[in-house]
Amino acid sequence: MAGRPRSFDRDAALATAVELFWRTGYEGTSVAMLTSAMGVSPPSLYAAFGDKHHLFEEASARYFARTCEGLDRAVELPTARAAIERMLEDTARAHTGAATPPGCLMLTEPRLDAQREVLHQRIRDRLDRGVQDHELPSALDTDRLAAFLVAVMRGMSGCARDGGTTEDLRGIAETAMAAWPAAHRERA
Amino acid sequence: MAGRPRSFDRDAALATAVELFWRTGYEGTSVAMLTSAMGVSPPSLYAAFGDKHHLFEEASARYFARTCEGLDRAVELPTARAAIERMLEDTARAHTGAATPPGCLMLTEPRLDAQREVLHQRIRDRLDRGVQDHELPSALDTDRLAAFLVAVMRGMSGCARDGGTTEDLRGIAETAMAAWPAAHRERA
DNA sequence: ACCATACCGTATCGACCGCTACAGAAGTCT
DNA sequence: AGACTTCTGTAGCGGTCGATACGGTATGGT
Repeated sequence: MAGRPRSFDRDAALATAVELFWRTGYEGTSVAMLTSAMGVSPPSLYAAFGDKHHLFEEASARYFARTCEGLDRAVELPTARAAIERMLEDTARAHTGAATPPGCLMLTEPRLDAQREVLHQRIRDRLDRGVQDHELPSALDTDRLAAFLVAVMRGMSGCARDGGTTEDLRGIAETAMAAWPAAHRERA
Repeated sequence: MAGRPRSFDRDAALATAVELFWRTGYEGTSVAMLTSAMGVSPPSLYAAFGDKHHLFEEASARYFARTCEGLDRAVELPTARAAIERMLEDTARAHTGAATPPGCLMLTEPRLDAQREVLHQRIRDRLDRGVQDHELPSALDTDRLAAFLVAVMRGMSGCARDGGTTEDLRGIAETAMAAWPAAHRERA
């Protein structure tokens, strides 16, 4: 007992919403902008996604899932250092993509602090594994280093929003890596 | 030929506006919020400050001037390293003050990129002086290091907005200082 | 005293905000 | 076919946005 089928591609419309929220943020994106960009009338949008807040949650979750895919690939690298270097390089490129808005939705949107906390934990977990692998000194404060790295990524996002190039962001990333802890010594 | 005198303290009202823009940003602050917090009716506000955009410019300029005072004091320290350490410590405290909103207006507000550019230049200038003083290696890319430091400060501001404590921000600052270039060697 | 001037509060402007009532259209069911 | 369900576009809801018209009020100048 199905009714009239939806006349638009829900997934494509959601992708458009992601793009818009990414570019202008939650508060800065009106429902009129969304309906116009998605090619959907307001009632259709509300029927398909609920209210604006619910649409944003779905859009940001989609964005975050994509981010986590890259994160997973980086985490699998053999060393913590290589993993973090990969993350920073991914960040530099993702924040300055020609086809996407500058900066990062997750790192810019005030209300996405829960996602940022997950990012922090994922980084800290990889650092902890580096300690277990004797790649990093056991005395290392991994929580602190992870907080630093999140802060750097956030700074990179802001730099991109201010017009910074991929190379500008790489410069920040490479400078940050100079803060990497000294190699673990086998004998204390 | 003066008319009826202003019934409110313009400077105090401006300080209130700074506080409000600082806490909720330009877009997130309505004129109604401003008039209510400043204790001033809309026509009085418009007569004294022009439109909302003009008020924001005056408020952000005032905020920036205060920031620059601290910057001046830091820059005068004998070494570039001490100057930057002072800046980061000031940042950690200023972004987590109990009597002020968390984070930094200049580093958070998208449209204040010109102020951020000035901050970048001020930092680079101090680093250049460090190179001239043979405190820092002559091969150092001071522009790049300055961009890194601005990114770190921005990350600290974001961390503060997410509820980070002064100690959290200090951790980021101290970790960042580990990226400080190796001491200049007298003989290559 | 009286005018000119500049600020005061009230009440409101048109535009846009997020959101929805309504009626018609396009499907599946019996 | 006809009933039923769900999506469609139009048109508009109450509320808030930034900004102002207006008449009243407090000052200085003459």
